[in-house]
Amino acid sequence: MNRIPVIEVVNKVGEEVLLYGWVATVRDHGQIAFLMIKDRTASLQCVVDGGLKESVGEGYVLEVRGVVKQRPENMRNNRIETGMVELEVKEYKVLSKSKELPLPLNDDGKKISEEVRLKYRYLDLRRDRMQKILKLRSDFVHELRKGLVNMQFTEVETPLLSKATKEGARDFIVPSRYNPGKFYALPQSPQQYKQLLMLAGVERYFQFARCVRDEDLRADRGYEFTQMDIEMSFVKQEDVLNTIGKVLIDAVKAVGGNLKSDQIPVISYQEAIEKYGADKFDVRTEEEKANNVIAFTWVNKFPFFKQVDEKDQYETNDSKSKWVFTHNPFSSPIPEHLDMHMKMENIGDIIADQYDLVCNGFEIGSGGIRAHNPEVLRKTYEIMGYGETEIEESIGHMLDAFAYGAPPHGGLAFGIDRLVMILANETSLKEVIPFPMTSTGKTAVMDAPARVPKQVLKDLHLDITDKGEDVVQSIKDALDAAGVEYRYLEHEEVRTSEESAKVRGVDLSTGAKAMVVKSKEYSNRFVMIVLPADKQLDLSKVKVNLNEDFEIAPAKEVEEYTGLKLGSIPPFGRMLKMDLYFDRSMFAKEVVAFNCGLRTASIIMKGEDLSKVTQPNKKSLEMEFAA
RNA sequence: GGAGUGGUAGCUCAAUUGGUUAGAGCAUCGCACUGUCACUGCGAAGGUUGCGGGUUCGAGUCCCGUCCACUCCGCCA
Repeated sequence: MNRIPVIEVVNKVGEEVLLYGWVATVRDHGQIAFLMIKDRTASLQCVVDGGLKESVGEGYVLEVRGVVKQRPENMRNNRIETGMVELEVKEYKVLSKSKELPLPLNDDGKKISEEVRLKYRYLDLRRDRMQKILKLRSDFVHELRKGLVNMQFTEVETPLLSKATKEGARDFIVPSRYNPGKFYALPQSPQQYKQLLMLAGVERYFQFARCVRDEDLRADRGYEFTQMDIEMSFVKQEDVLNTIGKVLIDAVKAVGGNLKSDQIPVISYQEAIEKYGADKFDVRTEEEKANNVIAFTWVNKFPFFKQVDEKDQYETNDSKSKWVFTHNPFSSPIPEHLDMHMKMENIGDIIADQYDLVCNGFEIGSGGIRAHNPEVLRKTYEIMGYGETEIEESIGHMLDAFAYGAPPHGGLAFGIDRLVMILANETSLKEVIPFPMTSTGKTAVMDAPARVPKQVLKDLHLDITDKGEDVVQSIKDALDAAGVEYRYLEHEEVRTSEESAKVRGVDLSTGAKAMVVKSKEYSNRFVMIVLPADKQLDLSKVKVNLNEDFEIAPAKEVEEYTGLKLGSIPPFGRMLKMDLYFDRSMFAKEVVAFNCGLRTASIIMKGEDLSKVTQPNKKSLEMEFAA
């Protein structure tokens, strides 16, 4: 017998069926039990007569075989799609058990803290609301793709590894293994590639492009985002707005969006500022807002340049003159202002052939007719005060390309995430992104960003200048290389052995206290002596063992010499360019624990492995230093 | 880089002016129950009140520091 999706049981009354799914609720009455089983399509009540033979809990995965029965009139459940039927279970099998779920999945989840939801995102996505959003997003993207393909657009992929740009947002950069000291950048947008595709004769291009910007996050803005990227040849502004407007409207309709209008009105930037005081705005009535009506507006006639605010460091970086572009340096001025542009006259009055798409108060898209004449593009950079060399460096490849028959072209890009957020009537972008990040850029479920082995850095010709971070990774590498078992632990900042023992949850006596002593004779001779954290160092024993006079090194000198903060120093003296001695009791300890370069990181390992990985002076095995 | 808000049981929350042994619902575990559907009833277990310090006879509560999260400003061509 083949498995059927749960929703199909409504057409199978009287038949025996095989179902797979997760247990949503269990109502166990002893001699009879009701299991709500749920798959991607629906939930269904399964009746187990005679009681549960194998125990079943919420979140368990079951295989269920049984006969679909019509429910008696008075026992129907109108709250679920399959409420008129139920399954009389012949046999069930637990395929997977589940621990107690760390968050409830039987509601919309909006009351649960985002921290918990993100940690268990794979469970959070199981809830009906999130499943619907995933489906909505998929359907919407499918409709857009269908619309564009019908209009004879070609989908083209552009590189993920590309060149960093000086203007605009901060790039995420990727080091090159083959080219020491050089970096790729992840795309902030495929802008330049799509223009090159117009040179290539594609004429109508689109792509659902993943883009990345290293700027601080907001509820409606993440590091990564997906934009629908479009470019067309032989078009004027109205051609782009009409073509893309229709595709967009059709797609929104197809997924059940409630549109204010089938036509997208166009207003100028000037009007928008006068009417709404901003270039993004919400044109809906209060009632329309309550009903989640979707209202698009095109905004055009933006000024091409604005005066650089001298106090704004970012703007002064982007421009060498007193002018900086407002939207996109690749735009063309509107035809009537081309003359002004080329003569560099009345720069503040030049209008760009540029347009934004606004929806329910969000700017969701932006585009323009481009400067396909290389002299026009060059002039844009001259207006911003770029010299010949700088122009060559920034856009030389574009100017070269445009010298070979560049068709007039233009396009736009709009943010799929934000649009889906609006369609789904959500207020946070995180709701429509399957695995979003926290506002400090930590990934859901997986613990990224993370350190990498030193060898990886070496291959990439990179050094970590933060000494503590560097030492942590060096120690982990050394332990891995030696095949030693250890536990790595990140915790709050600690300064003393007592605090360390507490956060590690181990006894103080397991702590390895790495003391740095300084020769009384040679002011730059430091030696590391490691002893149990609950013991005191006896300097007279140091003198006897090492046959030399030492004092406790001043904190400042230790921090200067090691580059590490007091309290973070690991018992790896050799790594820190010091002779290394252990109190012999350390090697006998079952477990030892120590901070490994940072006040926030510890390693717990076996005492017997210590000498193998730290390589102390051989005589350490017989020495005692504790008072 | 700056500002604000928050952090108490697995989850959501409560705890009066600083005052007894930090409570409740859901979830979990045990017992009972053949028609429930967010089953019900009885019982049990579950806490470093994010972490560190301070004030106090006494701190979940007040103060300082710190970590984490969220929101906003800066930034996002």
